[in-house]
Amino acid sequence: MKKAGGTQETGEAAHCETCSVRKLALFQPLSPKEVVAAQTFRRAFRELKAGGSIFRQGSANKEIYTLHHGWAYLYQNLADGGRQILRFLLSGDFFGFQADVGSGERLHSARAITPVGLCVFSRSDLLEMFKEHLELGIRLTWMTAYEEVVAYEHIVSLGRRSAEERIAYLLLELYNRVRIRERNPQDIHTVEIPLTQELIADACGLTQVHVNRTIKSLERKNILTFQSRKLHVPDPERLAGIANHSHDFLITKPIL
Amino acid sequence: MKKAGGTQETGEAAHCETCSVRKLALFQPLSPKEVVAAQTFRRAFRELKAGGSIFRQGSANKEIYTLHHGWAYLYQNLADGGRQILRFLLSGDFFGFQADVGSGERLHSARAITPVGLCVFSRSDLLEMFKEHLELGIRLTWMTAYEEVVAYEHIVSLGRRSAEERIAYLLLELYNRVRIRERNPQDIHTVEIPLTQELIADACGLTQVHVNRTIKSLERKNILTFQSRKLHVPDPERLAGIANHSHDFLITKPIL
DNA sequence: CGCGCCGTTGAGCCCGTTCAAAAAGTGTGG
DNA sequence: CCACACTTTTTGAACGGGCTCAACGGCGCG
Repeated sequence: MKKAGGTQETGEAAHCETCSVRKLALFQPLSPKEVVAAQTFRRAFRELKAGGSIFRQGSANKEIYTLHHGWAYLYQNLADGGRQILRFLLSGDFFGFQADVGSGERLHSARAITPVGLCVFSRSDLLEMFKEHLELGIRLTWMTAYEEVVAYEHIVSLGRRSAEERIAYLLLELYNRVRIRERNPQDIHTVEIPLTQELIADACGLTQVHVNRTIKSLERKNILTFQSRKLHVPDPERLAGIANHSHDFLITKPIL
Repeated sequence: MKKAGGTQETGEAAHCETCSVRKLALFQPLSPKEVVAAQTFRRAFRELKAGGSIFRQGSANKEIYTLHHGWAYLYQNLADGGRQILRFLLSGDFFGFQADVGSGERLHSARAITPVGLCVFSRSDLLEMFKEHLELGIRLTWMTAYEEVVAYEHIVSLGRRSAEERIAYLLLELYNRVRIRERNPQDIHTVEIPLTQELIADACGLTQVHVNRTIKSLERKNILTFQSRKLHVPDPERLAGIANHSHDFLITKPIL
């Protein structure tokens, strides 16, 4: 029986010391000693096909992850069948660390958009990690607080921004997040974003149809083009101008 | 010159050991030794009048807080003058811990709804706190992760729930959060919620006018009444039934 | 070449907004 | 205790942003 989206466990993957995404991730400002420690806490390296499920709402809250490569997203399903995307995950992103809310179950699901590679850690190792490597614990806290700030930005978008503003904001955020991951970009103004209009809709709280109309409208105004997974932004400042933002966080200076 | 909403610093307030809200808060599962440690980290106890500003977007990100008594809220202003409430704060709630996003500035503001009392801690003490009292550090991490889960729930509301569902969800959440704070309630079905319809609107991403119409409609269906700051819910399960939720977190088993 | 997913476009509707005004609280000072 | 000011709630009427339903087109892939 073939598992949908296929999971593959391997022990093979670059060591943390030489990992190209490490400087983005949980283990960024660490000393060599702590990086080695991180390595020992890593329980597996797992690869999934595009569309594969990483974890599901209701499953046991036992693993935490760093996305080594590829794109994924965190989401939640509703009683009426709707879906809300909570966060897009890019290489180096840390995710799956959820407070224990009593049931020991996950409240959200995660799914791969492209093929992905995951560094898997065990939740039960956290206490030991805290005890033996304080810097790792502090870093974990910092990452979680950072995610909260990003979530608050998402709340602002959904609560108070128009469809055009939401989409402008999201695309600009993704544009910047992809850009800081590129070592030597050829074209500063173009980034690859492997999202369908439906995924954008589920993140922005809109319908796919209306996302299409809004993007088309932005294209007509020469603010951006988004075709065959390539986002082109001739003038990022102009895009920022229509995003109705109140500070520059995520828009001009994303950290992750 | 009188400061709007007046701030008052006092050293007077119950010691942490005897604090009635401690079991809700950052310091909940701690040993007596750690509670004493927490006490030593507390830099001030501050009281504000209703409507007073606790901190503002753009100010220095140097203090963190536990709300000792009263109601407050975290919010963000937008370029176009709009306002989005991110979180309502009740007694025992921990807030103001924000990741450093480079500028060292706060991205959000906080304001008192009723008169409030705040336990003030210094951000710069955190490192020492982590080092010397591991349990406090772990607890801080847990609280932050918990806040993230709550924020995700808010995202789901704003992105995918109708006005009626959002309001039902918010009122039910607040109903439960107030209830677990009451030691011996007289009337299980009635709680005091000092929010105006405008505050509810700014949290739910709606207009005050539409919040009014929606609440009136819920009252006509005998699902709840909300008059002169008293929320009455004859049948919480029935209210939950219209909230379009996908799990019971916050709706039937809030932790804070 | 055919199938399936994704993007595009149109027409009509509805939920929530906007603008406006009045009614009902709430607090304050005399 | 009343008068006055201000805040909050309530209600009406009209508008519009985004949704729904539906159909078609295009591109990738087997």
